[in-house]
Amino acid sequence: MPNIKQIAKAAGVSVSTVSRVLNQHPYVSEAKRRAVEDAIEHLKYARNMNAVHLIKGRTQTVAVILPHINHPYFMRLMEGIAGEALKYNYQLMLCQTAYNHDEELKVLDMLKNKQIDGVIISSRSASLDQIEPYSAYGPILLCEDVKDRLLSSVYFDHYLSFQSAITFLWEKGHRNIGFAVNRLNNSSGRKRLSAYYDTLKALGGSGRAEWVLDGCRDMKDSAAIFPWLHSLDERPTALLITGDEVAAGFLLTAPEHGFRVPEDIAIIGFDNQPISELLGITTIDIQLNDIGARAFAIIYKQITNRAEGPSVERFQFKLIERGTA
Amino acid sequence: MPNIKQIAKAAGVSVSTVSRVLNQHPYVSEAKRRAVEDAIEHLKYARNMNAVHLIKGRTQTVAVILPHINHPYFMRLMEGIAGEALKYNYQLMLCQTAYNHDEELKVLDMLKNKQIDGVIISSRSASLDQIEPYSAYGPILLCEDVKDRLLSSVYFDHYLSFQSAITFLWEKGHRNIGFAVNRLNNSSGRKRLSAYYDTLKALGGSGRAEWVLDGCRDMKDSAAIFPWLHSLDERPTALLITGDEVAAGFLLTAPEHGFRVPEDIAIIGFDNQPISELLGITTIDIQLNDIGARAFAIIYKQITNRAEGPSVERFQFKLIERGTA
DNA sequence: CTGTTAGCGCATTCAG
DNA sequence: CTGAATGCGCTAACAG
Repeated sequence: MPNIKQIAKAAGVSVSTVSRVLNQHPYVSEAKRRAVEDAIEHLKYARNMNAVHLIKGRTQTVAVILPHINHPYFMRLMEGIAGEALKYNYQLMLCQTAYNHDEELKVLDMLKNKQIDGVIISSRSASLDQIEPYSAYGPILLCEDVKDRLLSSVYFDHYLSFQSAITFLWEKGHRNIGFAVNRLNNSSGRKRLSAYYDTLKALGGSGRAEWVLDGCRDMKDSAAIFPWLHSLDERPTALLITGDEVAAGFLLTAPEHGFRVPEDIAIIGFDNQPISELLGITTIDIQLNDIGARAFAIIYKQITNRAEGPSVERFQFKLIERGTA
Repeated sequence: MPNIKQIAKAAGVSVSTVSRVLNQHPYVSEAKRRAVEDAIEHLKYARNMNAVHLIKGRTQTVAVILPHINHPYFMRLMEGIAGEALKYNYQLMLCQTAYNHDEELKVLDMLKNKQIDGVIISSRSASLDQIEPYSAYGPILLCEDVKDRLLSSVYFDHYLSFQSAITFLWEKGHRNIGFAVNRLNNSSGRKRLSAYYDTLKALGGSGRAEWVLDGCRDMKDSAAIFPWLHSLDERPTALLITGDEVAAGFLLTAPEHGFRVPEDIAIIGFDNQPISELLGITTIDIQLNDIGARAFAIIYKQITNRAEGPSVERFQFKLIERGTA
């Protein structure tokens, strides 16, 4: 593995000239440029990027924190991020944290340690107070509403989307409304819960703790909904189900559990994944790809322009009425 | 941002002592260790990992090349890889290449440039002859059968799995068998095609070019199958569909196109994704998570033990009979 | 147990 | 246009 010095010697020039051609600087005579390029070719030279990173203080890499890889929600987001990163020739570090608090902080430590230039947090378990100090080391962006912090944010409003879905059901005549959620104990989960109670109250109805089911993440988790429904004295007539996969699982297995959708129970999914279109599930469209793309674009801007402060962007959602509610 | 030198000064020791406590070396007096730790804490020192990477020639990072992020096949694989990487405290670079040849080579260049310690290629467009030379710079593993090369490999045999699925259908009485595939023009696609013709011939039947449909990647692509079927003079009575999502899409929309499954047309999916269980799709189980985990484990072994040569592992598959064939 | 020293490979002033 | 010299921050002999 030759280094820049040996190339310089082979080409009969100085290391700075080699560095100049490596970095496409102007002001290098055509003759020397040729000599250097030949030497590089013959000696099979490859630049050691770690030295470049050390000297530049940048790595052209952004880390993405996400709890689970194998979940359509996060993958659509990731795809949006990756598409944008490609434009700027940035690399992505994929950090699966399973909502493990320590793993999240490890990633932030990589920022501190200059291994990465920025961090995108799709969902988290650590507190904002723990995260915010790391912004001293590089830009951090969260996919949730973050107010008055040194953190950027691209999100759509879970509160409003829940409000809108509940209102929709209410207007359809439903009074007993419940919901099944991936995770209650995080930023979006808590927002959804308040929206649930607030909205129903405002409409003159009320939410009930026993009509809230936690822990529905993927298609298979939908199986848990049925025993839960059967265990209730009074059942909801409509269900919000965060995640179209869960909603799809519910819809597909409902008949064998004695439920007709929407006659016995109406459902609204979330994310407008392909399967919801296929099955005709009423859902809420959030532009996940776009959110991901903006997330990266913002982080990138902050990286390249250090004066740039954190910025916050909210995305719109849209209820798509199909057949299940 | 203090560096190791300033910590040394603040603690009243030499840089090597600081380095020793940083790297948990033995042979440091308790008193000095304390002093160093205090200085680190007070000055908020963080090690610059780029310097460490430069000097060690390693980055504790492996890149994964995959064509599409948002696809369950690759995500299950990725999840397996990530789970194993976590054990060894390795980071993963996610490189979405969309089967773009140049993007693939860019990742291999990162290996050459010492940005990463190894590469896992889940699927590719570049030729093995292009890839193999890069093995001089670090271990490379492909998720396909690679013979007699300086490349590692963890795979399951697409040829055999196709053979087995076709034989299964044949024994069920099917004589007109077709298949719909994600991508014909890559390693697995070509293997499947030969298996298709070979197996049917061996059984005394024959395959037909017009019974092969390319470009079915996700659930929505299943829509293309119906017009294709309708366009055929003589139709297959059974279909292999690589990818359970596509099979699911087909199954769910078949009624509205006038097909009953399996009466009018039998189908076999691939990958044993959750949705195939839910819908009762006959499928081929390949242990994607395990393949991913082994892929990383092998790469890791090669990284840490440079004497270790490339190794090849084949995984078993299993046909799971459910209701669609 | 500890400090001195010599690089790791490269980019970049600063003179020429 | 070009080269010499300096340093990015750290690790690892080596000598005590």
